[in-house]
Amino acid sequence: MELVPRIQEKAWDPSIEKKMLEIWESENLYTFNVRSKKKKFVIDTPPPYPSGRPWHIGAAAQYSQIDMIARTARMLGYEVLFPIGIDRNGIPVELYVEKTYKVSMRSVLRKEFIELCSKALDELEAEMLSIMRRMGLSADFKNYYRTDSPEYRALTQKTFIKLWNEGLIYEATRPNNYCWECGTTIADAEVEYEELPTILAYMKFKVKETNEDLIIASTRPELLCSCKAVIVNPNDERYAHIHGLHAIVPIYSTEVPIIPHPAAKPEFGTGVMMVCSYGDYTDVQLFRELGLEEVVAIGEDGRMTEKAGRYAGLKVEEARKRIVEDMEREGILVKVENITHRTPICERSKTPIEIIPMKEYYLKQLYAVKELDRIARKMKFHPEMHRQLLLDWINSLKIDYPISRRRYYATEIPIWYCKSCGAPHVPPPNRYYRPWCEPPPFERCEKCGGTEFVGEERTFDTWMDSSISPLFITKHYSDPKFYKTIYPVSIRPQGKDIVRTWLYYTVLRCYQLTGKEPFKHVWISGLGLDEKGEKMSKSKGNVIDPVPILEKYGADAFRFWNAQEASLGYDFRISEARIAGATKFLTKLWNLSRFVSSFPIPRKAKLMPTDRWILAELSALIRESLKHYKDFNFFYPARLIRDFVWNIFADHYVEMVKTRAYGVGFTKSEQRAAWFTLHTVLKNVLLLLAPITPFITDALWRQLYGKRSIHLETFPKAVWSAVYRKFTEPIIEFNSSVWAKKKSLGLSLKEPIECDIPRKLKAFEKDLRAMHNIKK
RNA sequence: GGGCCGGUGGUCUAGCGGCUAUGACGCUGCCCUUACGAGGCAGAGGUCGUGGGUUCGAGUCCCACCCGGCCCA
Repeated sequence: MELVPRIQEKAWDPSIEKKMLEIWESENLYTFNVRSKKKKFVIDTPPPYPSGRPWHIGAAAQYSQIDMIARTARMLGYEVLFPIGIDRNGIPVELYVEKTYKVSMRSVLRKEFIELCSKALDELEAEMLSIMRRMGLSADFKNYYRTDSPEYRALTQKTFIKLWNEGLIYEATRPNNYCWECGTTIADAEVEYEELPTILAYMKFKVKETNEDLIIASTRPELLCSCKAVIVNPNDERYAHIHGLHAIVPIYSTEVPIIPHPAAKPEFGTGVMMVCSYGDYTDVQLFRELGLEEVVAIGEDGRMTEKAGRYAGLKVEEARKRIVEDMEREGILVKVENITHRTPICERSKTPIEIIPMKEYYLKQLYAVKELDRIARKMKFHPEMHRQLLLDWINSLKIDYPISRRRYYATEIPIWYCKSCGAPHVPPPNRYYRPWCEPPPFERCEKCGGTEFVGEERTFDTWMDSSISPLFITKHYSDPKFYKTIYPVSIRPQGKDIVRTWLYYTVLRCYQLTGKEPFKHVWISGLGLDEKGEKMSKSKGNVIDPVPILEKYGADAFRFWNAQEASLGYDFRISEARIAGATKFLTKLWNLSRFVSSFPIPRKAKLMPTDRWILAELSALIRESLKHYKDFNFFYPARLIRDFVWNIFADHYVEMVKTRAYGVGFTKSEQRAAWFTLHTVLKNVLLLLAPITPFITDALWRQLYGKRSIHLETFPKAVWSAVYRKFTEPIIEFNSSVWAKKKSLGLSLKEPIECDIPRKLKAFEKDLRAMHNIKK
């Protein structure tokens, strides 16, 4: 018999991947069948936001791992729904359009602006989808959804109307984070902090009762007009004698109490702090705690109000400069220091935010903290440690969730107001409403009978949309039967950076709407950092574009690199050199398969001890890998499989049976045993690797083991006895010692040598003699 | 200031109380051995962040501190 490898090529060629994609597409491999008898497995895939090129390579890596979840579930025997959505609501595209088309949101017609956004999103989205496809995502691309579709937005509005009718929505005036640049209030979750340079002004107050000077340092002198109290630390002996007295505010000559309070830090400035509405969150907290009456010093236009007296109408920065000058002239100012100050800024525009009282809609959430805590403990977290991120956030909530925004490209708040009495009217929940450009679906006001209405112009915070993705993909309102079969959703995969937003809001909203937890499993991945361990950002210039990486090395190399490098839940570093290194394993696997492909595939065989030994190791590999696959952890399987294939199977087993497989000096039966075992091991390795490297495994599978795709198979079972594992160490040790001995004698590896075979390896004698060419 | 994570050869990683501390990338030397030079074999290279403690025994457990990262106030 002539033994020729059936596999011709000598290396894995990533361009084969593109052909595989076409084959998969034509075979409709990954369609979800709700009527299947298998258990259902539903993935709440994160709808990515198309925020501009290049797509973050860390995000791409994350999606390839989510695909491993889908493939793992299929191979565990589930019917898998793996939807793909695109998040298209929100501020980033608005800023992108303003920059790209050099327009300002409020200077063009709302309709035109929205059209520009939609067009921009279409372009950005197309590229992202093509990358996802190229990575081999086994998702339902034919039915991908968009969060700005009338269908999706109607669902958002529907949930709002439901909650409105249940009394969970209210409008209130409250201190609010406000960003001038974006012209909107923003949620706490959208606030970032940055060390920015500013001034620290030391100002002379007077103590009314004793007439002594009281020096107070503040970064916000322009807020003097809204100062309602002065606090000192209760343990600060310097000021113990003035507790309970009163201070006279300079310039405005108002009288305010001096109160001992631990929020005053003795080491900051002079240790005395003025409390104004509102300089920062401490002010907000103190006003609430001390029951002070707020003064609106800064208006919604970003200018000082009439409360600021002579500074009314000035912008904040300008007012600060002028008041410092005035105080200097009037001898109130002691000194000015330049410091850096941890300043709250808008996550999107990076502008410092102001805290001002505004009227906004709120969704109640504080009442539900206990229940949310319970749900957070009920869902299974992968890894367990990240449950704490959600628990900490839930238990630190202090105010309800502000849901209204003054933006354009978002879901409209479905309310019309009666023109004569102002009463809000909410429409029935049956379609997508756009109150700013649509006639009201009402004849007359329920309250006063008025016939004219004004549409609400504000929109929702985008998390109002994103937080109901589990309800959208399970067709909560449109197909109750479908919904009932697959909700709660099996798994929510997402990054740890958005636990307090996406995960939290989803848990909150789905609890309010369904009374249940939205997920059985929550899978939290770490962040992709650059080679030095720093966050990638366009401003730092350390971003890596995934497209050329995929072109150069292929999706399987990228996926395998990611699986063996990123441990579940931990941040991981991304370097092209290491991705390139992953291709070596694919080459190894390819050539190993090429070797094995030389031999026929016997149905059964009479195994020799060497065969039993490698099958024992294979069993252990299967058992260990499946343990981690069931935890949706791909880090360990990738490493275990690589180690087995390279350092045990190829280096030792294959070398031990090579002569036997070629039939030199062995019986036909012994030869068949080698063939059988080589194929059995390879076949199982391919199955185990299929979720991680779907391309190369399917390519090899179709050439060697079946016309059908490997992705229609299930995981193998560990059916071989583990007894022979005890020989692993001695075998490796013996082989190494022979190699080393030949080396020291200057012999090539195939030259004959004389040496003893250890007694405990007697059973392997025939293979070992052939392998090392050991003379009798 | 708080929470979480990390700190192991040049770089990255395993390690979850027990023999001289994994493996990868890179480096050095040798080998063109018929699956693979995108290979094989061999080798050099480490005070396991610092200081205490628990223990017969500690990268491994405890405490404090230092450094880095992410998130939050």
